[in-house]
Amino acid sequence: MSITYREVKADILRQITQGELAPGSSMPNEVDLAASYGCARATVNRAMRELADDGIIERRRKAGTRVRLNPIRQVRLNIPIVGQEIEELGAAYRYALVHGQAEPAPNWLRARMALKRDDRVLHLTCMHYADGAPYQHEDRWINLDALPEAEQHDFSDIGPNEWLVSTVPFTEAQISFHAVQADATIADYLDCTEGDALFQAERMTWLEGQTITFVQLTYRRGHRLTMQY
Amino acid sequence: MSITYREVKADILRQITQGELAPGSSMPNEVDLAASYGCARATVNRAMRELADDGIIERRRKAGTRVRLNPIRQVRLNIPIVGQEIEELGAAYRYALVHGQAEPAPNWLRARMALKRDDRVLHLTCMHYADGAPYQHEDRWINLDALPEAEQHDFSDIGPNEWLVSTVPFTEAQISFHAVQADATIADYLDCTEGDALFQAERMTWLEGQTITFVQLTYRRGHRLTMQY
DNA sequence: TTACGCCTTATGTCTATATCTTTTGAGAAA
DNA sequence: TTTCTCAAAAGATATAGACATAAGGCGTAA
Repeated sequence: MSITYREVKADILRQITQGELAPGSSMPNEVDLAASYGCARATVNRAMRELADDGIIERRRKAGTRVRLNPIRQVRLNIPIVGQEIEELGAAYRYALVHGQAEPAPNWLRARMALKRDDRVLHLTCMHYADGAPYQHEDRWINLDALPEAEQHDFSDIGPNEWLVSTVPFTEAQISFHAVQADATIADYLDCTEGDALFQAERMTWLEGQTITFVQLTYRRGHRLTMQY
Repeated sequence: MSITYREVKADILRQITQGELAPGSSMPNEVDLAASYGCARATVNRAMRELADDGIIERRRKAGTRVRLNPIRQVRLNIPIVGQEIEELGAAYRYALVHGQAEPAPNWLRARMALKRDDRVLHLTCMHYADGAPYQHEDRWINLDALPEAEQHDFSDIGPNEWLVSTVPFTEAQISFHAVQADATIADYLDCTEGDALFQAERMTWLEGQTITFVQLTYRRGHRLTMQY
């Protein structure tokens, strides 16, 4: 077999990391590289395309390909379902519905979810436990105008997140991470002290332009979101 | 021109999101799809490969391709240099070196960075300002065994991060995000109240197995890390 | 019944060639 | 000098055909 695109990619990457190809310098074109590797241009193309995708090199038609001055550092973050997250830690997962009620959307939420004047929402409060200890507190609002069937659904056994991903699997979302101080309620749920710094994720989800759900996920004290790159 | 791989990809994605292809169901093979789209197999292959990469479908040789039961939700997070991050906010960036000193590595750091018994580190404390207001506090340790030239370098004008990405551009790293309570020192630097919940990133960087640097980046009160997917 | 091994099949990848698209840079025009 | 236009260059993508590889499944042997 001839040389593979992986080998080409690895070789180019080696040249870059070992300094044979300096950051900012431009590279030979695909035709020449294909000739020097003794392979087809498509093979070189795939290698280069992936390197560009990885943020290592920059490609522009006619201008050619050059090694990025500052390689883009990027990580892929998998957004897990909390149950899977806990089970991957090797802990037993338990879910509890604390509170669930359909209600008119409060003003702050109406603005945030871009709801109409008299839209109703289903407000759910849930807890997720790892080996019996509080792991995550979930405060969720579901737009009943977009998902009226949510009102009939019983969330005592399966969490709203799991129900949502199976009901409306292909949505757009925005997620944001930040730090909050535990108030008395949260401190009680998460078994920590009022004022403790907690890691919180907020997620807003849309389907075809319509807001489906907004959720605040507050993690137990000391939680870390870790990634390799 | 014939149909593009983007069109094929878009069409398959449409079929999935609109429920024509149910989650968990298996799809026709590449040859059949190519025939039905009236294009080459390579075109279908690229569309399917990207969908698999996006976590929408699952592919296995011989077994074929099926729509994932639970599509993997993933985001790409670009790790920015703080200066760029601030300038992208449209604010003026200012950097200040607070403190810099070479010293023997303290025990906790030795363990964390996997340093040898008598390795020395350069401990740098810096501040990053956006439009004059504190934005980020940086507490950094550089392994002088791995990067002795750091000791001679003057960090009063350019931050250690910028120096590092230009000196050792291609490294491996682990990054983790969490929440911390501001202690008196940090509160003073970041102009907030002691006990405030702050968003903190920790990053450890390696080059060929050797630990290069460890950094704690503490953001001003209210900082959010936001992503779309 | 169970375990091993081969055959078939679907995806993975390479080749060679062709056309399309974007963008640069040169030359013409103002 | 500046602006506009256009051709060439390089990457982006399509095609047809071939072979490689992994793995499901069936048949055979223990």
